[in-house]
Amino acid sequence: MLLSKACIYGVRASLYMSLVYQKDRYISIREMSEKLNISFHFLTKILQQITHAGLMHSYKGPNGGINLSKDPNEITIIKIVDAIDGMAVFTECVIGLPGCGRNKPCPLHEKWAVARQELQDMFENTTLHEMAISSKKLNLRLSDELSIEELMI
Amino acid sequence: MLLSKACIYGVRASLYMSLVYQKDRYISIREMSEKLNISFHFLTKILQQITHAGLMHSYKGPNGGINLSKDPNEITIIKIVDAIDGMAVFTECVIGLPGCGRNKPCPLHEKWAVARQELQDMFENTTLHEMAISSKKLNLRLSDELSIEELMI
DNA sequence: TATATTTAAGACAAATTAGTCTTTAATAAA
DNA sequence: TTTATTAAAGACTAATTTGTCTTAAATATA
Repeated sequence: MLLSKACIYGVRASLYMSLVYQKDRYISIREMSEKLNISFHFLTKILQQITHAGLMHSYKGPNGGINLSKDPNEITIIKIVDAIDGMAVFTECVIGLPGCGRNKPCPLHEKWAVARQELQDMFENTTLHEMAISSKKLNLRLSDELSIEELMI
Repeated sequence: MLLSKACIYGVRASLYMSLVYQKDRYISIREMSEKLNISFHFLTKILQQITHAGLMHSYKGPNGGINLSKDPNEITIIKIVDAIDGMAVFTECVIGLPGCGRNKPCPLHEKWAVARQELQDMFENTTLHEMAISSKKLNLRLSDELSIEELMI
């Protein structure tokens, strides 16, 4: 698995947030957890990591919740990944050798360095806005059960 | 982490095996575990998975050990990965949605499908033989401490 | 045949990750 | 000011992965 479960849930939640994004509208974590079929408490903790990274902010009390702290076109998927799993997957040796790099490479380093850079580029060049647009256009899926259309009701 | 620790150790061990490969020579797991700095018992279990997959075979008793069951140029890294972690990483949805694919894709599917295919190609097109050759030529590293040259003594 | 050497197998323990539950704090609205 | 609603925080449990230990089985050699 490339991304941890926590990270996967974080990305799903971020995509959801971008779908329903309005500048001053807070989304209830409970509601989101139910729509995305993610445990409420687990999702809460994950979103805390994301808010601590400055990507979202939260508001307590009635009608409180979570909102993106910037416009979805300013947030790339890699920021979410970084907030939860960190950047290790894009920098580490594929066979886990400490210090593997141009200086003292492992046998797979040269090929892996290319592949992981492409992975990084992919996450870096994908904005939440872009994903929301194509999701709506193509009615893509964000949860096992609901289509995006159903999700946004 | 793309590959599990067990898988990482399995790949390191396979690369080691290809370095010292001779058709009828068994390599002691104990010796390999010491050279690669991997727990002997853990490595033993990992190698069992690899032998069960038919990629290596083992021999008990004095001068026993492990050997590749085919020539290193007939074994690709992906076979080792498959034997331990399975092929899920090359087939699964990056955000873990069951059934994600061309039919009912998640927002990241299109980009991810390309990236994961490139990953798969990389592992598929890399043979143990090829890695052994370049490792010897460039004195690459297979363990945190020892260079390939030191490893092969 | 007895002994030493080696892998196989499986029980067990430790560490990490995933997930749950309870209590606290902030805020809106009655 | 009281109550209801919401996120924050942290303790706790469960599951999975990683790693260790012990015993059994196979084999070579004396």
